[in-house]
Amino acid sequence: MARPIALVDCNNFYASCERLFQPQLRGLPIVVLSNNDGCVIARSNEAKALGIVMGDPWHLVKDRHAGSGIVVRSSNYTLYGDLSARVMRVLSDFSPELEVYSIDEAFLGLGGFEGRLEAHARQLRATVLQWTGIPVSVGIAPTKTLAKVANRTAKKDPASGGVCVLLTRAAQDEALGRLELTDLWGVAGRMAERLTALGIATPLQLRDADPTIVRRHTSVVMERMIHELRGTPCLDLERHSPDRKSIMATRSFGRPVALRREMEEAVASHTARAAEKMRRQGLATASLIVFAHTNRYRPDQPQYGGTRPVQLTVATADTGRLTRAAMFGLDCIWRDGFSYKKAGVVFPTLIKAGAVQGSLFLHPDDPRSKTLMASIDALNRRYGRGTIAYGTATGAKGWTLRAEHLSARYTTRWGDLLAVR
DNA sequence: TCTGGGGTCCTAGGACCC
DNA sequence: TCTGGGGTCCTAGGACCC
Repeated sequence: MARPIALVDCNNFYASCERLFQPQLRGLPIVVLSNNDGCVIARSNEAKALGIVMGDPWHLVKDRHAGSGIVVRSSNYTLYGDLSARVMRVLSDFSPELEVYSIDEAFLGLGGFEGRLEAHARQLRATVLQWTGIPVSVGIAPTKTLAKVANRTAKKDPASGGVCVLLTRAAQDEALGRLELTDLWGVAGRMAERLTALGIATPLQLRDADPTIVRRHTSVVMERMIHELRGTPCLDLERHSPDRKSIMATRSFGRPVALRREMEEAVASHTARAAEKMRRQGLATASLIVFAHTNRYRPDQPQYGGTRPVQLTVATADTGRLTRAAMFGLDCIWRDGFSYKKAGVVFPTLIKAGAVQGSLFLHPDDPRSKTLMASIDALNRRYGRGTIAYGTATGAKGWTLRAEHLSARYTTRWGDLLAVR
């Protein structure tokens, strides 16, 4: 059996944070609003009981629930981020394997705790509450997807005391039997419709469906989901959060904008914010994208959406330098033009200085392959992971070596660029 | 009048390269 | 010797998550 995984989720996180420093809010319905106070993005249990839904426009909720004593807060992400970090620090005491999944959720690997999982989880829960004031729920299962199910059960079932363990098939059957497709992590309306059209209408039916057929009609994501529901892990814990692949700064205007000048100012200020975030994360980029669209809630009015990618030439030049420097570390010579790949034929020739990309084919049995792979590993250690990527091409008889250049969609570390200047 | 913001992954198709 | 076909990249769209 796979090692147990716990999903720890903070209950009504933003609302709990607001309540933390104002205990007089206990027992009252609280809602937290998005930027511009546009939408409801968090609710206390009391607010949920009033029927207020996630994403509800506040101006409608306000009218509908006038006089019901709802407490309203604008969101305060600095506060939430700080409290989140405290919760995660406490969690790290309960397992060496911690994946911070979102601001209010974390997966924990619990290998080695078999036999005392429930006690461990209850202690975790009590400790987080005592040290941070934030209530959490804990779901434990052999896979992430089932841990999500367990967590949901822990939240919904008052008798659980906030902890649910789903290690046996019987327990999993019972929990899954109470859910709908869209309760599963990774299934929303569209996918549920497609599955239903295939004759799969419940989580249990999905688990017991033929993965190959489901994949053919949907995608590899659902195939993985089936295995996860059966207790075979397809999604690993990611203990080190990888670099961001994109960074955004977007805002609704809250009212129609008609002046070009006003739009320009907004673009400039959003760009500056995105760049700040990027630098804070130690990243750089080769391109940026500006987009804008009209109010999609007014289909009666003419609609427009525009996107403009911008290539940054400075970063591109640095890319060339990075590639060149990396290439110089390889003991290879460029051979221009085209070569056939034939079984057993070795093309040990590669690289034109300054070229952004090239290919190399080596027969797997050729001892030079090993040397080459070792030198690539060394380069990647020196210049950063991903500087050069390689792998076995599908159906090919040799290795394919690809010099990683910065594609428009990816960012890279400043340090990598600086290292080769 | 007022309807969030920030992300990820997958697929398909076409252009392009050698 | 070798001009078909393996492979990559880009774009757009779709779907999902918190």
